[in-house]
Amino acid sequence: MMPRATACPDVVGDLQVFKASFFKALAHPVRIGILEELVRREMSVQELQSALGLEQPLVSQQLSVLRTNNVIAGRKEGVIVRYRVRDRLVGDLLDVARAIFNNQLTGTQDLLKQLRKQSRRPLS
Amino acid sequence: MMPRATACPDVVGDLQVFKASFFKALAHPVRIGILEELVRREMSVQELQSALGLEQPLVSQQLSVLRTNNVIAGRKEGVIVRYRVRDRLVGDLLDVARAIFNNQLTGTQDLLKQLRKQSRRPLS
DNA sequence: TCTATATATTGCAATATTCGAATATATAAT
DNA sequence: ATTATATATTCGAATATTGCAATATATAGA
Repeated sequence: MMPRATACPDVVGDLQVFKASFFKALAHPVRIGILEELVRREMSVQELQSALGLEQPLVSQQLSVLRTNNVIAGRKEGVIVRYRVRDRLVGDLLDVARAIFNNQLTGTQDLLKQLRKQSRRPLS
Repeated sequence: MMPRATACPDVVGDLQVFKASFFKALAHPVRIGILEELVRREMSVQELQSALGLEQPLVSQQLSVLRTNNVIAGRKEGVIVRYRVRDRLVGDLLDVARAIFNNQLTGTQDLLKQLRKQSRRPLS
């Protein structure tokens, strides 16, 4: 049976459930990493693997979560699958999120430095 | 012991973990509902309760998650606690998300109608 | 066909989240 | 001190997610 996005009180609307599952799709460190790459350019699984330094099954697994939630789409080119973000607005979403983190992280200097190092979508 | 935001491969950076836990904080239907209210105006727990039609402990519980993740803050006024969104950008984030949902939902007419009905931040 | 390469899926134990019920705390009024 | 009201926390069973290992599939070339 189709796994429900979230078990939750039925007093809460379908729309909220839908929105929540979208955010849930982003709510994983590896998936964030993947998206930050894909927002810049289309990439194959291999490229993601080496860009992130992760094992292939882990990457495929998390790609599958993003695919299921319609955040990304993949097109097959022979034996290679190239993934891309489905909606350019996802880039904007990550930008706004980054701005929020920036305000929020005052204090933890390490993370702040890392955050600032991230170029603000130079390509695209 | 401080609960870790996410159990995850240590090959993934602290910053990604941090970002993921922010999105995780939004990744719940009730919490989305709460935020959509708070983005418009500061509200007490009671007001949220009746606006959303939820039990008090559930609301307090989810408020606590949002508080812990620094998404909202509450100030005490006597016996009443009024909550507000910590960063105005959260409103922008929800707006971008709404735009993405809007693009994504072509097909499921019911949800689409509901989504469009939501006024685009009339106050604030 | 056999092999190599790229990607996807499955199984499962460990861990985390959820939500409702019960209970706790804090403030104000009588 | 008692009561009432507003909010917060704790407990626990049901459920969901995670991550690793193993395995599966699909395509291309020899």
